[in-house]
Amino acid sequence: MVSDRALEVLRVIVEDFIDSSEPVASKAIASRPGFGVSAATIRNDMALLEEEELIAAPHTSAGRIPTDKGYRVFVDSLTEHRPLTTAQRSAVQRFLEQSVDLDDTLTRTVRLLSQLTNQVALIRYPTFGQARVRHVELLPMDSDRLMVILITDSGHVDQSVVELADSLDDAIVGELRASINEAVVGKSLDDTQTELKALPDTAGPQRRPLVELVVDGICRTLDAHRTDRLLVAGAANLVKTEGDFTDSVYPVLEAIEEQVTVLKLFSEMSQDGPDVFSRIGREMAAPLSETAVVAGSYSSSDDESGVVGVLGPTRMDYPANMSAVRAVARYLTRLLDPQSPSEAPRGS
Amino acid sequence: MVSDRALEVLRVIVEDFIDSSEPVASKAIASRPGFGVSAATIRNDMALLEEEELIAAPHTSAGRIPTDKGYRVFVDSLTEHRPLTTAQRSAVQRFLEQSVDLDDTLTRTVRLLSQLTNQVALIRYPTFGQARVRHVELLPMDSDRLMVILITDSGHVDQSVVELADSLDDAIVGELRASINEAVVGKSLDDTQTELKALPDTAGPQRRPLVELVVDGICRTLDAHRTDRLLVAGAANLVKTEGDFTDSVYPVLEAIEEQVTVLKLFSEMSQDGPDVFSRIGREMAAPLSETAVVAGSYSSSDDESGVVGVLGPTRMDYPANMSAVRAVARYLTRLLDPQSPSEAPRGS
DNA sequence: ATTGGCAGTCGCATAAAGGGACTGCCAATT
DNA sequence: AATTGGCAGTCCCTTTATGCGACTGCCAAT
Repeated sequence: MVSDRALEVLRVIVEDFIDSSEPVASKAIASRPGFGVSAATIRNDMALLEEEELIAAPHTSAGRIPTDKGYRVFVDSLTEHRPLTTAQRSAVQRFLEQSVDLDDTLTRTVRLLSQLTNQVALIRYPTFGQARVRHVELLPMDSDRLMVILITDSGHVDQSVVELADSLDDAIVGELRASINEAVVGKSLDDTQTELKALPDTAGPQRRPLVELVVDGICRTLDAHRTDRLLVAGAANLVKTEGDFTDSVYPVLEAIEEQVTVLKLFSEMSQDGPDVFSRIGREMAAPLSETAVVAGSYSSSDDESGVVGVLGPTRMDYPANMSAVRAVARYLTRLLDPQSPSEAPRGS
Repeated sequence: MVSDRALEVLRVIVEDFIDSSEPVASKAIASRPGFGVSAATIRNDMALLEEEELIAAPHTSAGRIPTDKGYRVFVDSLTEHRPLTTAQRSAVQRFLEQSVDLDDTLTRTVRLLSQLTNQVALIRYPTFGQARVRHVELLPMDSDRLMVILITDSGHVDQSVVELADSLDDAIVGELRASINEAVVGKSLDDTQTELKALPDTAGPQRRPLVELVVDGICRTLDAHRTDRLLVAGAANLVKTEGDFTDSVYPVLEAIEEQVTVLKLFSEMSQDGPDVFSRIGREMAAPLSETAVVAGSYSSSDDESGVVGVLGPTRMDYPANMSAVRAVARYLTRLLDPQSPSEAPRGS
């Protein structure tokens, strides 16, 4: 339906519009090297593209701008991966390698990505099903509340509070702590869940309700641990590109702060593909329908994966952002998951 | 120098400008009940106020708007504390009372304050000098890195990583863990610092470098614990009031994300007074010089105090925001510091 | 299929003009 | 000395008109 040259025209329109933010005229396209045709010919192609809803004209006598669909075709036709500059690479290294624990690494990463792309950067924490329990600490807060602290292999510390019916003394707590630790230390978080479920049965009959409460509390901690969290950096960048939003950026900022919309989006997107994936404009629901999101998965070990990405106006530099996201996701995977194939090549 | 009526005129100008964001005319003031004088008289007062640089005219034939100095006089002359509505009070209660630990409480609080005021809300974590150490955990990560986890009475968990020169085995770590815990459990964080400094001397000579490294690591953790952290909520609100910033909101958002500027400001401000304090416009340095900050101290126990406040355009509803900040700071203090006088009234 | 040419459309910048909203000042009043 | 009415003057903002410039769309020619 659309000729190769027409697609080439689309490409030029997208690229030009991205860096000028002004509608692109047929004349400007024709005068670019690589087109041996006149502006009139380009106009014919443009009429075609417009029929396919890949481009649109803001008003009768203006150049054309890409539609969301146009961006989509453009993005999907990208094949070559522009590698980062060496300066960027070394910045990534310097920035990330001195991090000490997971929180720190992710915080650094999200800042880095934001600086690299000049967009809002987002990271969803990895799920932790495979991490192992290092230690469980029980800490009485007052007579009827007990804090549960869970320390994992991966260097993560998590906590929640259990409300108890009865008050309890230190001896019982110590006993409980010992038996729980014995049961779960060294187990993966997934196994810990099942292991804990069995624990109340081994307790004496009058202890049972207490144990059940505490076990339930730990399970909640595990869930909280697993609960998706989102780190954000560079929210100010949204404001810088103000002109790209017909409404204000307010609802977008709000959605980012609310987290839930973005988390849902990330969950959906991570199904999209193994590498880097994107959503453009209307492909997303209400508050984000004027933005574009480029994201990629990273893994911290076998099947624990998080998502890292950027959000910006649909008029963003897709090739650059996709490269940055890809590079950062890979780097993060290598940093967090030493067993991954990319780090430990076997054979070949 | 300025008559009482002139001050009243200033008050009206500030109030009117706050809710209309338009320059206030002499006629509008004169027609308000409470002024038995004509517009011409008001104009005379306005000329006076202008001489004192409390108000200014955007252009020759326009009404007047308050200067930063004008806002300051207005704010300082506020005496009555507008209490929160009962609806607001119950919202505060409902919102905060179900929180489980410090992080949770502060996160809820900052969101609450943001919703209450429609401004950007900020909380600086309290300093923890008086909290007591509950437990110290040492966790080898790989051969030459050790994670230090510090659990305090106040329900806070903190961590940092020590890089070691030599590798070490589990037995040594266990030994170290035992001796450290023996030395510091139950001590306040301040005492812990001094206690730890003495620890290397008690160790055998060949252990000494190791102990010193670890102790140093714990001290760093303590410092990190003490390190000011900032929670932010409602950043989107800044964008909503866009019109109030001659430049864009970009530098302001950036400063908020950067944290350091705001933290410095909070440190300075907390010297200002015991109740609620404010900085308006040019009273602050570069990126914040078009904003106003209203803040108050809260304490989590005797001399551990944090800061909670809001940031917005200079054209903000000072009485309402000051009330909200005051109420939230008090509530927070009561919640975190049960020993504080407001909760346990003696005598009277 | 491609091209040059030309009429037609629309946005935008500029200018001119009118109206409206204030102030500043002055002379009169209390 | 403080207050007032009145009036001239200033400045902004909106409206209207005009012209220019940048494109497109289409048609007839190649």
